[in-house]
Amino acid sequence: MATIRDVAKLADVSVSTVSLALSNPARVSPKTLEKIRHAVAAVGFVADPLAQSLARGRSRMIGFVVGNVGNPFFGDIRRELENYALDHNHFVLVTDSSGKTGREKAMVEHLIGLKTAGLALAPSGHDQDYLDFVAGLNVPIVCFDQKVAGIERDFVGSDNHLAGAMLTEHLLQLGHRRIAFITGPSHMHTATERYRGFTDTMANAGVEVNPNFVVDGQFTRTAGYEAAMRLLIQPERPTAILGANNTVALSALQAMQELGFRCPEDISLAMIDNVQWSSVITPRITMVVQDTLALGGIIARRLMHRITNPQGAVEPPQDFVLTPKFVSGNSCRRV
Amino acid sequence: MATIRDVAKLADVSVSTVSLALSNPARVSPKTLEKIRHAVAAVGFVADPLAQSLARGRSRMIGFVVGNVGNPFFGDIRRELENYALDHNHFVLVTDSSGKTGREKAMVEHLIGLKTAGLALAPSGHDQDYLDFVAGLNVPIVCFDQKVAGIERDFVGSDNHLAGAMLTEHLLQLGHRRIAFITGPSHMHTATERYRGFTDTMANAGVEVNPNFVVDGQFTRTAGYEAAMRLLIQPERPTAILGANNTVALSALQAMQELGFRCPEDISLAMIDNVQWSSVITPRITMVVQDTLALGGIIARRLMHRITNPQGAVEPPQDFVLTPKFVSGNSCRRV
DNA sequence: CAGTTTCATCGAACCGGTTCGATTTAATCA
DNA sequence: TGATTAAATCGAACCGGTTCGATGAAACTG
Repeated sequence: MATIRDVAKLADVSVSTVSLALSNPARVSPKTLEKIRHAVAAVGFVADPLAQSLARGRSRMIGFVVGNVGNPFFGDIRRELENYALDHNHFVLVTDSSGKTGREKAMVEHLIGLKTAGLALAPSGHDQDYLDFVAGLNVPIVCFDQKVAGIERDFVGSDNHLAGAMLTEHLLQLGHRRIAFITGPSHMHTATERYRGFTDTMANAGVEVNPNFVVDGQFTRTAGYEAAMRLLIQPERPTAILGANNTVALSALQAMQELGFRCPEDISLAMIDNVQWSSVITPRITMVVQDTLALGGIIARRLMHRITNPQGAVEPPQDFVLTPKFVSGNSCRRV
Repeated sequence: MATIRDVAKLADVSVSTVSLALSNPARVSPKTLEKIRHAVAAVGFVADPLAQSLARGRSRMIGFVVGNVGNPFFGDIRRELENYALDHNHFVLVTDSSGKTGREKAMVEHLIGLKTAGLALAPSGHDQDYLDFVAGLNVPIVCFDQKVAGIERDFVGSDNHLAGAMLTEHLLQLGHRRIAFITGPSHMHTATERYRGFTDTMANAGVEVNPNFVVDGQFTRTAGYEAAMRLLIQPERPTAILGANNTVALSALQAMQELGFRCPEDISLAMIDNVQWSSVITPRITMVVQDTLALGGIIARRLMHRITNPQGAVEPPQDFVLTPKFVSGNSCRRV
């Protein structure tokens, strides 16, 4: 590996001049610049990113921290961020916390140790400890997906209240009254907002929500499955089930299939968030999806803005909330 | 951030002694060690990984390079590797090349620049240029998924010939003779092996393969969809379709649904590799799946072995080929 | 007890860049 | 043309660790 000193020797200039020429060519005379360029090419010099980061106290890497990279929602966002970052000469490191706050902390700390230029973070925690932790991080951070009260950072996400409301409204329009809702964890903003969207819309329509029709699916497969089972074994069953996310909704579909209920003939189903291969799942589920590409684009732009602009770091945090989109399927029937 | 010099000052010893104490406590006298430990705790010292890597010429990071982190196949492997690495005090950096060889190269080069201790690589290329590139990388590497002729590295994967053969045999047993096969890219070892498994089994059974029944799906959604369409519009249609991977098979299912063919009543379908939520896809597809957890475990162990063992680096490359598993669904009917 | 080992510790060089004040060179002005 | 200013280049310190030969003290040998 050729070092900057090899280049300096060959070009017959000082090391500092080479460094200057590489980072700010305009401040070097044309003929020295030429010499240096030749030398760089001759020895095949490539700057060592580690040494650079150590000296600068900052690297060209961006940390992407989510709970599940396998989720297509995060996948789309990651791709957008990656493309944008690459165009701006930055490099994305992906980490997966498996939704565990402890692991997320460790990973973030490691990324900080690597002197990452910035972080795109889907927060997994919510308690005071976590808030302090995030507040103490001294790098540009754009949070997304989960709006956490108390985190003073840029946030990019969707209008989850609206998402819940849209599907509820749709089911009401189709004549459903006995609508069940499978919720997510109560400490998650997306979960509570979606649920509020449901209850508010029901209240507006003057339809009472049967407390037995609200079950907790934790946004996980196992809890979602059990929650759905609890719904389905009731003597008075709901005519429609609304899943607060893709996982619990599909778990419910599985439960329905196993118990022999047909969808939508026996029970209608709707969900928030898309899933891979939704087009070959029978029935095609009616859903509200987030504009992942737009979200990813905003996250990328906002983060790079903060990173590259000297004054970007001190701009007050800002929220970007996008409107989700209704995608009609054939999992909801008129009653 | 406290540095090692702060610790040295407080403990009233030299910097080199602190460094020694931290990396090899046994070589330091008990009482100095105690002093140093106190000082470390007092100033809250944590070694800067960047500085460490620079000085050592090697980091504690492992690069994980695949074409699509969202693919559950890679996801499972990543998780296994991550768990194992974490237990051994290493950290996994995940990168996604989107299947583009150029991007993969850039990412690998970046990881090498970061002085990663090792690489788990799902190769995306196959030409001489690529072979030279991989051969030139001077770090422990374990390749997986795609066996590339000419890469002299450890390889971990499944018996793809067998995978193709198992499903073909299954369809033959059910009485199918007009079996179609949707292939993957001809330069991919997995694709050709699976196809060979198909043709060999057909030949053994004395059943001729209709050339019109072999179409190229490129392992992608669009090509897979088109390929399936080509199969389905033929006057003499196949009675069963075998998809060389999950993507082309599900694309075929979609095509069938759109053209009004029922599966398995009209056409049977089988595929290689699992997909998320396969249990709620109707019909449940009969498939052959790879043991991703085992694959991940082997990759992790092999890589860490090469990394941590001084002589591990020179051990000759080895192939680990696992037997895939048959998972029965209800997408294949007897004819 | 002198002579040789062993052990603990230290100092300095090093990894490969960046940065900034100082110095030399070139350009501008009176 | 000499004085002033701007531009180009350089040297040395620095980022925060590691490594290795040198040094001095303690332990062992005969």
